Amino acid sequence: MKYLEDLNAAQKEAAIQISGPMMVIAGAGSGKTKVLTYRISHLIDNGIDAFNILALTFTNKAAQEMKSRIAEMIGDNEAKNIWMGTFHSIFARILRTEHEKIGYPNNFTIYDTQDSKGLIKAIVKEMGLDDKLYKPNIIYNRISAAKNNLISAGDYLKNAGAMGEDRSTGRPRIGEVYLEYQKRCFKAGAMDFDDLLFKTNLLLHQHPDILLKYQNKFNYILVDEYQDTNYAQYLIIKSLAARFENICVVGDDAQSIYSFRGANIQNILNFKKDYPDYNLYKLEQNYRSTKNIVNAANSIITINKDQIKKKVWTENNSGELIKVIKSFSDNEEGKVIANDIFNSKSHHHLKNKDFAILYRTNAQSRSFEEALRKLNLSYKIYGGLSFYQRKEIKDLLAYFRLTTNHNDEESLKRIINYPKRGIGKTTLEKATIIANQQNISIWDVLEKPEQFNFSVNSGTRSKIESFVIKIKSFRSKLNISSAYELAEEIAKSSGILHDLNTDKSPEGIVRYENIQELLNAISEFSETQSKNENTDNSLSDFLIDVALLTDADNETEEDKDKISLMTIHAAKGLEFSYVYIVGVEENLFPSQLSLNTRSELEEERRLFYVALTRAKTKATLSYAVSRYKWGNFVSCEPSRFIEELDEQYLDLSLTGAVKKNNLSLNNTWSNSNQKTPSKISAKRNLKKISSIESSNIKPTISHEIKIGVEVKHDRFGKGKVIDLSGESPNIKATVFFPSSGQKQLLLKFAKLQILN
DNA sequence: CCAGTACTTAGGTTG
DNA sequence: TAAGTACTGG
Repeated sequence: MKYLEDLNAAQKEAAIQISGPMMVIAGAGSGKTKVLTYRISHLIDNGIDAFNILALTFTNKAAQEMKSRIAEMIGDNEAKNIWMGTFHSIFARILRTEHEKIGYPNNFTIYDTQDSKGLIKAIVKEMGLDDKLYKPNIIYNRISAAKNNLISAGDYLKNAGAMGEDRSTGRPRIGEVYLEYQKRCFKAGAMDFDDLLFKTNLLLHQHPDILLKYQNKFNYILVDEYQDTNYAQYLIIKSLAARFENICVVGDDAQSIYSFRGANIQNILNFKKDYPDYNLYKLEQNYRSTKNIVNAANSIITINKDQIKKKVWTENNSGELIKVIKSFSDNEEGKVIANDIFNSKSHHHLKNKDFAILYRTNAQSRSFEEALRKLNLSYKIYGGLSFYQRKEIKDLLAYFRLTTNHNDEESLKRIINYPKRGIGKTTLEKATIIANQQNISIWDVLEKPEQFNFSVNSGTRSKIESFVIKIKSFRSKLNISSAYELAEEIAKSSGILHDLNTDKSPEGIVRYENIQELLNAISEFSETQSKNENTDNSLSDFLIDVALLTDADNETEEDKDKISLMTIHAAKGLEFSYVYIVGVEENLFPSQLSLNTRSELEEERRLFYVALTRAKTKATLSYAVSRYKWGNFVSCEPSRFIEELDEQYLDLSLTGAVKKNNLSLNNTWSNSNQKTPSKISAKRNLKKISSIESSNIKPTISHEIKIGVEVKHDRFGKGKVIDLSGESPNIKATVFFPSSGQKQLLLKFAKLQILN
């Protein structure tokens, strides 16, 4: 094949092996994606049906890029038949097809982290556990780790190790929470991210016929970023590949940075045990970076003990030394880096997109944003709070989700009283208790209150009824209307659009625009789907993968020439001409949390290696000697990683230090005209003196208030009573105030004055 | 039920 | 510091 001539000898060897197990250890920038794409094209050129190829990537974006490159080589029609995507999205697809086998509905909901933690929080409360000890975060991580190691809730309770750990941290009942959590997810027709892997394993192991079906389908399996797979993923791949053993894994142990998510570097080392007759290919020539960058990166990664031996080298120029910049504070760091970008840009006639600022934690982005904005440099922040996690988006999506899956508990809780419709906490709590007792969903209770002895006063009851009817009416249109038509109707008819439209603050306007943006995205989805005859176009089809999307998948044309700001984790697999690694300080990078064990510290070092090797032309390291942390100004020391780099590749002139080992001792910041940071303004403790103004308005006797009566409220002004519900003394009035809209008020509190 | 206020606590990376 | 939650008065 002609295109194979683009490859070097090692790349070519790997690309042309058609059958049998193989592993490619690919150093940073050595063209591993190229090998994967060429290999897939080569397979298809050699008569292998695209339908029989499964390619698993780490991000959706990587899958899309690879697909389009393959399409360029062998044509779109073939390329689109390959099953290519992230573990999560591919397995979600399989689980939706085989849903019956595991007792789930095919339109099951995927709970994101927020949903999961919300459910855990509710369970902890219901079980009467101390929420200071049983924090959702901690429990979520425990459950996640268990699932990634294929430990079910039942197994967990029997697992001496896990239970012992929980007992020693004072949380002996995590296992019970896990069990209840699984029950509730199942009842809600929901899976969390880890379930997508866990349940796939279950499916394949309990149903040999299904396993055989997918083994036969996926004759050829390719896995990218193999160093970041966890045990659950490993086992799925192994099972699927067991029949033909046409498996190709690609990875770099030096870039393994996801052990917190259960990634297991051992998977690479174990490959040869599982497939003794495998072929190993090493890609060691780097095409991306300058010699200085490659050599500096090599000099630091060799400090790690755990690694597969390889020597990454390059024929590229030496390039510039790695510049180290010292700043006085985090704010100054922002300014200095922004200025440096500004100067480099005009000097070398570069574009914004040639630059990236990489940091360890999302919280560091602020000072760079401010500084870049001042210089009018446009940037894009990746990660952080993604579009799909914003409150207003999650609210609307919750309506969509509840429409397709009435049992989705987290969605129900989110929207049952948003926009305000007078169904409060007490009502929901009652319904939850009944649902738990009778092992049904909250929706069931709301839908058939009399059947389940759910007694509420008539007012609340009619509100619940109209809510149920509304959701059902959405449901009835699910298969008639297009995704966009229904989405728009829901946005309007739920009252969300109206609610956001009344908020004219800047944030409120942004929220309104975000909703519009989501509707646009759905409209686009509707259009592309309807062009395609055999794909579906309903709202539930849109929802399928929404939970699995990230911001990187949302890139628009106008984002293409912006400076990238992101965490190093998010930068994995990317490259930029000019890379700034910022906040290179002890306790920040490496993170303080990683300093306890060698393996964690080594992972931080690999992270540093990943950061450095993103740079093509020039890398710059930056640290500040002081920065704000939780409102306190604390002093910082330069990271050990700077010390560990071979000095010959560094330019230390901007640190005021001649030698790197006195970086921190030198306390003059010559080119800094920064003032001492302003002291934290003393908190004003002016306590409001409560109003002693006596009211000369008599509290109204509640029976005088009737529907239709005009009333006056201290804060909301004039209004008209449009509904009354509840029994004395808890009578609740629905009042419409022209100035501030419809409100529900408890008569015993709201001192309504009757007018006329 | 609503809205404003006091208080607490966050440690980090993600599909 | 900042965000998110619990509390409280109307």
